[in-house]
Amino acid sequence: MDKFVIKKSAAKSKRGLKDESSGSTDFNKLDEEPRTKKRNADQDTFHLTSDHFTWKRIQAENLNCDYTSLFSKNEADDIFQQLEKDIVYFSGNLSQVMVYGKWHNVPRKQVMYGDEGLHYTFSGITLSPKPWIPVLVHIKERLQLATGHSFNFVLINRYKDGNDHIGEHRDDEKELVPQSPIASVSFGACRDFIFRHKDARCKNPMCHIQPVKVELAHGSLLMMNYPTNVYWYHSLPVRKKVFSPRVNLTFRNISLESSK
DNA sequence: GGCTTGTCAGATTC
DNA sequence: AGAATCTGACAAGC
Repeated sequence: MDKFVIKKSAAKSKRGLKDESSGSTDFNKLDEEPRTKKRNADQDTFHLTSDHFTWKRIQAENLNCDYTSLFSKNEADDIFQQLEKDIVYFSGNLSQVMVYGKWHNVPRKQVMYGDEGLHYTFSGITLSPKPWIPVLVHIKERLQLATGHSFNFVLINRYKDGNDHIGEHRDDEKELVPQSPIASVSFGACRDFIFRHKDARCKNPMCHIQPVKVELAHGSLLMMNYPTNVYWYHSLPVRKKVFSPRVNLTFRNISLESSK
């Protein structure tokens, strides 16, 4: 159970040195403030208020994100175990995607949960999300406490090790409520999360916009606020040195309009 | 029609 | 100098 934690800190210190010379902006270097308060997981939820959370703002040209530790290590450990036990991922047709005329198995596992009555389009078919289960409700409630936002839908991605990944994309589905924030909550292995500005793609000579790297730690929350997703792609690249799984939940708001 | 999402190949990094 | 990482090409379909 502690395996990924050890790997995480080892990888982090190594990367911290390497990043001194790399071109990308690494916001985690600014974020080595330890959580000093010793807290009991059971008492936590009771006495927590929104001002408990320490936020770090991540900003670049039209990129506007906020990062915080949403759960203590003990809480996150419990939640991760429950997610691994209770979440049932898509398989078969629903775990494939068509790209340039070819079918591929997606290099990760995914599934959607959400409010009853919602619909969304995925892989060309219209589906209803699975109904909420307790562990997801728990995360959702903590999110509401920390951010003041409520969400009606969550996309869950599971990366079994550093070979599982997701390519560059924007979360700009038509079904999303316009300008609503997306909350990305992570459990398990720490992975690099890379933002890249759309004008920094291809050999555009006027592209001096550096990619932005964030390490998404066990129990962390990354809020992606408008208009980040209009201008910035993001990806979770392969990391050969990661051998343990990561589960990521991106909470969103899907408009009922598109759900008729 | 502009944009996609995965893999692969070649370049680059360390 | 080999492995990991980065980056663009792909030219099909919505």
